[in-house]
Order: sequence, then C-alpha cells, then structure tokens
Amino acid sequence: MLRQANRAAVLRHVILARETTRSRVGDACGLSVGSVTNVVNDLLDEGLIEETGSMPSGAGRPTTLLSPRAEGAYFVGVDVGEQGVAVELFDLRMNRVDREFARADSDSLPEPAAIAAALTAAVTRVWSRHPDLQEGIAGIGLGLPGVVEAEPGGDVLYAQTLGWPRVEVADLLDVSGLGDVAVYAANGAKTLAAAENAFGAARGAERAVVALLGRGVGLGVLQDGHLLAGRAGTAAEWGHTRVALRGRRCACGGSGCLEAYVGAEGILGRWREAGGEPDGHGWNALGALVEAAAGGDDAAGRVLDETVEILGLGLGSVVNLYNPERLVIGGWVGLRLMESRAAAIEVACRDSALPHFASQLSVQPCAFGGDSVALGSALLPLEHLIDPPTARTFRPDDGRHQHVLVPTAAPSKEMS
Amino acid sequence: MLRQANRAAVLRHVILARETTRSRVGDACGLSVGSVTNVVNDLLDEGLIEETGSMPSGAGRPTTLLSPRAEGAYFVGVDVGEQGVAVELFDLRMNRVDREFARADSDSLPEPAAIAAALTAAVTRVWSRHPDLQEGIAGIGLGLPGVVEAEPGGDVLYAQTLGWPRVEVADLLDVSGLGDVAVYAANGAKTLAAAENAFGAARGAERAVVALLGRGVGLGVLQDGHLLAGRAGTAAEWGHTRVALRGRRCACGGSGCLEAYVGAEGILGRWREAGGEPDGHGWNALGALVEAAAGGDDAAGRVLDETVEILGLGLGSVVNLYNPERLVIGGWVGLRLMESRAAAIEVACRDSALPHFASQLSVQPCAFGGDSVALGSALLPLEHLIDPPTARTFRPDDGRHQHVLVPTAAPSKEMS
DNA sequence: TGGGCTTAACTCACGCCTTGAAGGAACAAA
DNA sequence: TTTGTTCCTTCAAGGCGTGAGTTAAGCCCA
Repeated sequence: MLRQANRAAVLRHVILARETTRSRVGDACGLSVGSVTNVVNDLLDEGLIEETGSMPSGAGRPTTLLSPRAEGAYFVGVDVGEQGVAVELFDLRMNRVDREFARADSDSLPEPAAIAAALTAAVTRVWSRHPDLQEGIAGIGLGLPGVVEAEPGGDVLYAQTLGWPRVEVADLLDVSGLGDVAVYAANGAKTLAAAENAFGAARGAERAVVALLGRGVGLGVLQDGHLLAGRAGTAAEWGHTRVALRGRRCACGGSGCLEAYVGAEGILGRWREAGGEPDGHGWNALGALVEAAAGGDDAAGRVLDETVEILGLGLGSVVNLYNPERLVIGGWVGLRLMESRAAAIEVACRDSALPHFASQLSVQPCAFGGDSVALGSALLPLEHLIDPPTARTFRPDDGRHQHVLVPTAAPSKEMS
Repeated sequence: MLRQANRAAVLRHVILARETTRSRVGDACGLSVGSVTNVVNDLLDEGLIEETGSMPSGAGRPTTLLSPRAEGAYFVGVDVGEQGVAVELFDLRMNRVDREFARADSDSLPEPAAIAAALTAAVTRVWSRHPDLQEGIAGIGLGLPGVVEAEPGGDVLYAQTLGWPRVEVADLLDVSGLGDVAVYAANGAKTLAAAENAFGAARGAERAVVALLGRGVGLGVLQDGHLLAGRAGTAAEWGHTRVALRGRRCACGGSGCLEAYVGAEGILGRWREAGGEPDGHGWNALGALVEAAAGGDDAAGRVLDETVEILGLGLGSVVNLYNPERLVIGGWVGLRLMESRAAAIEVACRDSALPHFASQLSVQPCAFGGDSVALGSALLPLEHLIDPPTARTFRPDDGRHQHVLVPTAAPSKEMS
C-alpha cells in the first residue's frame, strides 16, 4: 500500500487545483516523478481522479491533465441557519449537483426540534432524488450556528445566540432513512472559512481571516491553508469579544459584546431604539434599514454608521491579533453591509488596526455569497475522504501533533 | 543517517522531559523499540543526551534513565526591555549558568543605540567570562519589545510602544567579537510564551494563552505545544486590540487600545490624571500605586479597579477567541497585579468570557517570574539545534506546510 | 547459590517506500 | 523519416522503520 500521507497529499492537491499535471503534483507534494506515477495510478484506479485532455508543452510530448473525477464521490453540505436550512449536494469536483431549502415551522425563533425536522426533511428529499448516487455519498457535513464541541458521546452544539440549550448533533439530523452515512459537524463560520480557504477569496493566502456576520457573528482563522481550531474545535468565538465596558446586553448574558452591535438583532434593535420600524425580519428588515439610510433617513444613517464603526473596531482588533493578508466578510448581514458600505468598512477596519498590519491587508466579500457555508460544510466529509483519521497512525514527522518549543518558520530562519 | 525528524522528535522529548526512559521516548515519538535504540545511541554519541542512573521496574531489568547532557550545548537568552537588558546563559538542561544585567545610559526612554550598547556590552561580558564554553554556545536568542518581522535582509524590529523607528536586529547586537554565532530574534511576549510552554505554567496544556504585561502588552498563543505565529511571525499584537471607541490615546497613534489602559504608562498615567503622584518609574511607581490603594487611597483604588476591569475585558475576549485551558500572566506589570489582585483579575476575566469557556479555564501567574523572557529567548537557538531548518527538506507528511481543507482533529473524528 | 521469572534493550533480517537513472512514448520541427 | 524535446513509466538500488528473536540485568524463592 502506498503511503497514506502521500496519497492524501496528492488527492488534496488535485481537488484543490481542479486541474493540474503530474509534474505540478510532484512539485506541490514534494514527490519524485516515480512516486507521482505510483500514487496517481492508484488514484486513477480508485476512480477518484481522471485524465482530462492534454496540454501542449513546447516541442515535446504533451502534458496530460489530471482532474478530480466528478463521479468519484459525493458530499452533502448543509447550512443550518436560525430560520431554516440549505442542503446542497456536491460531486468530487465540488460542483453543486442539487439543492434544497427548508424553513422551520415557526413564527419567531424556531426551537431545535423544528430545525431538526426541517433539516431531516430537506436532507431526505435530496437523498431520495438521487437513488443512483446514494452509494457514492461520502458523508454529510453540517455548518451549525453556535459552538460545536467534540464530546465523548458525540458532537454537541451550544447555540447561545439562539437561546438554545445544549443540543446533541445526533438529535438534529435523523439519519435512520439514509443508510450508513457519516455525519460531521462544525461551526458555520468555520465551514465558511474552509470554503473560502479552499476555493474562494481566502485561497492561497498565507494568513486569512473570514468573518461571518449573520444573526450571530463568527470567525474562521486560516494560516498556511489550515483552519485554526483547538482539538476540541472551539476557538475564535468572535461574537462575544467585548467592544465596550457596560455596553449593550447580549444574548450570551454579557454586555458590550460585538454581536450585540453588529449581529442582525443588534443592528435592527438599535434602529428600533432610534425610532426605526423594520418591516419583517432578517434580510428584508436589514434591506429596509440600508434603503432608509440611502434615502436620507438620519436615524437609519446613524445606526449604519455606528455599525460600520464598531465592526471596524472589531475587525481591526482581529487584524492585530492575526495579521492576515486577507480579510473576507461573509454571512447575510456581512454581504448586505459590504454591498452598501464596503469602502467605509474597510477604512474603519484599517483605522482600527496597526498601520503596519493595515498596509498588508486586503478586504473583500466572500466568494460564494449565500452558498459558502453549505459548500464549506461539504468539505468536512471531503477532508475525511482524503485523509481518513482511522487509517492514520502516529506520524513522527507531523509536527502538528507534537510538542514543539518554538515554531520554526519554513522559508525564513526564525520565529520572529 | 537516521531520519532528521525522528532525531529531532527524540531530542525534543528528552529535553522537555528533563528525565525520561527509552520506552517513554518510543511512546512519545511513535517509534518502535528498534528505532529508539538507533536514535538514542546517535544522540548519546553526539553527547547531547546521557544515561543518568536507573529506575527499578518491578521484577525485571531496571530501566535506564535518559537526560539531556548539560554540557552538550549552551544558549544565550536575552530579555531586551525598555530600560535595559538581562542576558542569561543556559546549558542544555536549561539550567541557568550565568547572568548579566545592563541598564541603558538614559534618563527617560533610551534610544535604540543606547539599548544596543547595553546589549552588546552585557553579552560580551557573559561571553568573556566563559572562554571554555564559547565553542559550545549554539546561538543567542533575543526577546524584543515589539513586532519582529522576518524580512529578506534579516529580522526587523518595529517597537512602536517605545517610539522607535524601524530597527534592524543586526544593528542591536554587535557580534563581531563573538566569533561566528547565530542570532535569533522574536517578540518578547512570544518567547515568554515559549518558556511557559516548555517548562512553565502552560506546560502540557492543549491550549494556553500567555499574556505579557509590561510597558507594552503582548500575547503568545499556544496550541498543542505550538506557538501560533504567522510565517512572518507577526501575530497576536494584543496590545492594540481596541477596548473602547474614542478612548485613551495610545503610543501607536490609535485610541482606546488595551495597552493605553493596562500598559505601565497607561496605568500610571491614569493615576496621575486622578491626582496620584507616582515616585520614580516602572516597578517602583507601580508598587507605590498598589500600596496607596492598599492603604485606602481612593484615587489609587479606583485606578487599580478600572485596570482590573479593563484587563479582565481584554482577557475575556482572548479567552473567547482561543478557548485556552490555561491563561498565564507574566511581565513585570502582570506579576505585580497578580500579586495584589489575582482573584479580582480572574473574576473579571471569567465574567467577560463565555461561561462555557470560563468554566474550562485556569488563570495563573507565569512560572519563572522575571526570567521567563530570557529563558524563552534561549529556546530560539535550542529549537534550531534540535531541528535545523537548513537540513530540512520538504516533508510530505508534515501537514503544517501543506494546504489543508479542514483540520482533522487527532483523537476525535471531526473538526467542530 | 542457582534456576526461573520479568522487564529492558539490542540485533538483524525483512519489507515498504522513495529515489533517480534509463528508456519508452508522444509530439513538433526539420 | 529523422531528430529533438518533453512527458511518463519502469526498475534496480538503497534508506529506513519494524518487530520477532536474543541477550542483558535484576528480583524472587527454593
């Protein structure tokens, strides 16, 4: 058997590149031409990659192109939101094959059970539409609105922002009708970051930060292509970073949390307090605020200005903490704000960060709009297809699982 | 030649453990008994480790103990402070062999040149006191008060807090009289964190955060024994995290920075504004504040209370962002505050963090008092002795240098 | 005191995997 | 058709880790 790690490295490279060549595989994975041949042939035999045409190479034999084979595997990614779910089915090229929405039956904020019902229904509908693909579905990934913690009995969701109690992920999705499928779960901001990292606006950055602004406020931090998360997986709860002493009350029980100002409820709540009257909830209400501000409504303008200012303060602190090259803003609130106030947000963020860091920064909206979270969630089973932890033994080379005194930077000589 | 990575892993384990056995080496590094024999014999031959006695093992042959050999190598670690430097010489067991202080000739804040002179003088004095060890000195590590960035021409220090311009590290220490010695540099908060990680209060923690409070305010974030730092090495500039909109002016040019409140100047400045009269600078002045507060001085008490409150707010945000098991507080201001207000700081921090994270947290002062930064700085050349980057080729197994879609947690099954 | 038991540590034959050179394959240009 | 070029595979050589078997070193008990 070829070495698991090399197989994983090559497969990951092909999937990320979408289209590549054998020699680029060798460069990217640090393998000799001989090993590339072996590993690539294995993956071809397994049907995970395929040769897709060729490319002239000057005077010589043309290079054959390698791509992930779309039919090699399928993945379900779910964006579990506060009002409903978006279920998307992807092939191994990470093209979307199908999708399905479901809203929870509830006027205001749904209970976990209502979301669970919507989730199970939507997944089941997608499932039953593709009887031929069911065998090939490698797993289901859930992007959840809260802290997801790996506990001995399974993953658990703590969604304080929604006022939910401790919910076991197993109780959110009934897989009894779906055969023996693996379910993975992560915080939605982190799966968003994973999507932007792999295929979106954060792609290729040495350091990037992806902010998700919705009802809740989350963060994914990327470094050298890796998402930073503790082993338990619960890092970067940005929403409850405090931006003011004795500030606004927050759903978490604290006060002055960032989320209390730039989360959807925080923004609309401040508008209401300023005399505004949002019609409806969510996207429409926020749209009304933006339009009112654009139309010259003073209260709305002030609320938006303050939102931008506080968001900039929060982002600036994040820039100082992580020194990212790229700052990617997503989530429905984030996208809405970026549509109308992108420049102001960027300025506020830069003004709040150390000039030295601000000068190395670029700010941009996320690349997949509202679909980023579902795509990123689908990457959870994908990563497990690429490098199944069960088959993984301890690797002395893998510095990540080893105690190190000081990190040694790869190209330069010292940590600094 | 045995594989570099295994040698490094074994040597690192022995140095961290101070005393261990062959079988524990095998467990810790994931090596078979045969490989352990090979690698250990190599290291014994090189004089980097030694057998130090034996330990009964029930009914069988006693296990021989392995330890780093003190004389195997020496390291110089320097704490470069705002007023002067502390130079310490360590052996391979990380015992301190010698030390030397030097203050810069200056009334108020010294210029870079004055610090450079003090630094060179102190290092030279230590050097000349140990002519027999000079050959064995593996390198000099500098812990510097500002952002240290690896640039093509060498490391560069940006010490905004001290009002310094861009300073090349090479200009800070004149090594012309020291033979051909390697000099490494890093931010002092990060070397403090490295020391606490290896041998101090953060040791063994899966996730820990080390805060350095002095004139400046810094942070080191540890995860699985690794210090988080971008490749350029400039992450976690905590001091300029903003804790207030339109707050106090900060030396960085911004306003409302954490450092403007809980850095030494921030604390003393607020006391002055409240009518206090600090005598002297630094440690003594802060001591006077603490004593005044203890003696019932209302203004001093309020300044300290506010300091604790804002520090707690900043720490709480850090806890939310990194979810550490341990929060370690060091630096001369930090140690002073922990002496008098440890409980209050811990409470303020917990109140500012998500309850779910606060419940997993322990707060403690750093383990080596004022020597932590120098010890940590000495770890810079140590790490390079353990695993010289020059000898390092690309390792396909090493996930850290590879683009990964989603991090796969080691023991549990998914990122979450 | 010696034999048996137990645990530690070493040795070495085996095998996996990578390497790199040599050669075959595919195409362009002459 | 020949030559040159680049791509890709094949294969022998060798590095390195593995683990069973072996030797070493102590304890226990007759």
